[in-house]
Amino acid sequence: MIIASIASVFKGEHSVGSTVSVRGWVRTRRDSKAGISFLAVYDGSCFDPIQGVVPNSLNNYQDEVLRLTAGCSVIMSGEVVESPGKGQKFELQVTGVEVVGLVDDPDSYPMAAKRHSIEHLRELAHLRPRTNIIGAVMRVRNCLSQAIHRFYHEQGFLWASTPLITASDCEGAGEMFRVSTLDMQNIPLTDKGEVDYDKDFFGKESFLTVSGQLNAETYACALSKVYTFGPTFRAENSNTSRHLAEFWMVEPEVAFADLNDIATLAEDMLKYAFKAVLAERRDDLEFFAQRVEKKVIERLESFVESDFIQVDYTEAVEILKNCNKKFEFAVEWGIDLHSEHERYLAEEHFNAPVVVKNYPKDIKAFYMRMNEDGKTVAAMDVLAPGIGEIIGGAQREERLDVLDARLEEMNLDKEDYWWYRDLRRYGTVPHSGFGLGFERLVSYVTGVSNIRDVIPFPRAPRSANF
RNA sequence: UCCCCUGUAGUUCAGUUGGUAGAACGGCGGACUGUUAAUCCGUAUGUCACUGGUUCGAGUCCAGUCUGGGGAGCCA
Repeated sequence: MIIASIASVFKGEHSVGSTVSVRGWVRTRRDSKAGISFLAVYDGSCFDPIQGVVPNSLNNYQDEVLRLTAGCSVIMSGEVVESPGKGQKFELQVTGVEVVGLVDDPDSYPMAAKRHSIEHLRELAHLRPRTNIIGAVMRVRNCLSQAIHRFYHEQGFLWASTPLITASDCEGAGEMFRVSTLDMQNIPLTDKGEVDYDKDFFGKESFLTVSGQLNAETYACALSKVYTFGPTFRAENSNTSRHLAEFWMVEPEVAFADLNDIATLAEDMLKYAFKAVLAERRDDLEFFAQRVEKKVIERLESFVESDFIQVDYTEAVEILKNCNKKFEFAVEWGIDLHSEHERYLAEEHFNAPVVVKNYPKDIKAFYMRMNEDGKTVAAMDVLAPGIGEIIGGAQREERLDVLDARLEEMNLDKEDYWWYRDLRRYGTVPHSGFGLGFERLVSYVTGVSNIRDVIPFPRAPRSANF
């Protein structure tokens, strides 16, 4: 017996007349008094379930088939036939149904109902992958991550796995989670009465990483083009639909590249990934268009066909000042753009993703390259409609004297950055990179607006269930 | 962390000026049917988030706590 994924049956990989087994879970059962039951079975390989036509002549029809409800697991075997009914090209003329697992109490099976709020599903994170929407999200998420890896591979990048545990708290991108094996009931102290981290696992204070960037820079400054794709952790008390305490980030870092080069790289990467989803996950996108956000497909299609809109920060400030729209926070050159400003730019003024470049130095990190004007740094943010900042990047300061001046200006200790400074001492090169919030990307592509619904088990303040 | 909103059946929700709790879907039983989240008939279903208060009487009013959501800040 050939074990077939449902996707392979719908793709026509099994000729009509051949016999296959599909293994999965029941979505619905419809009984016909013509002496057959229709079983819709899904296995996650594609959006649509396969329809099995089960004759009542099966010897377990009465005792088992008629007891099947949503969520029961089955192995359904039969002949692949062209479906006489509407709604599917192929179906299975079933010759055997093996019931693997029944649902104990169908009345209380949480996934049995047709409509569920996305918030309710979030509380059932172990069962929600059985729903259409979460299944579709996960297939799109997978498609995006595979496409991103493929894109970088084709472009000659190396995937660098930067560490998740870091002992340098100089990353500066946010609050960090402490990593420790010390007994919290009995913390060892030094003579001065401070925590004695020498007794801790690493012999020093250590944390979960908030970014792989600094590590990635070291590899870019040797292997030219690298990227990271992994989890990252922020202990900020952020309670929004676009923040997680644990999220995935894609961070390319490119030697001999300037800000414009990585703006182009970001554009190429996003277009590549979107094209992959449009080509490979049409079924899921159509579901999102129907049920979640009408415009998801046309949004991706127009994104792929149009050029990125690029504006300088200074120009963006002018647009905001002259748009006659009242903002809660007044716009003035030098301020960091607030959500409402980013939203206006991406959703109203341009109604497209937009790259804002060259921000005032005072609102950006120490490592961003100082521009010739002495006032701005070569930083960029990519703002997406409905999401806000999806990418943040910069050309890195490769001149040691300028970097040191910046460290000093920001009261950072040069010693803490000794290895980072070494890159500028030994064969320094201009280099640039950016960070893409992967869940924000999935959210943008699917139209599922809360980031907690596009990662299997979301971690957020006061929320680490499952 | 701040502001606003919310919590009622398995689920999605309604519930009037305070007076013994409702619908739809799902479940179960039946009818009908190559059905398509089928349709039709019948049927069961509740610690009204929790704690306290006001009242003859609270799902409803008040206070506190917790939960979920939206927005803000921080950011990806």
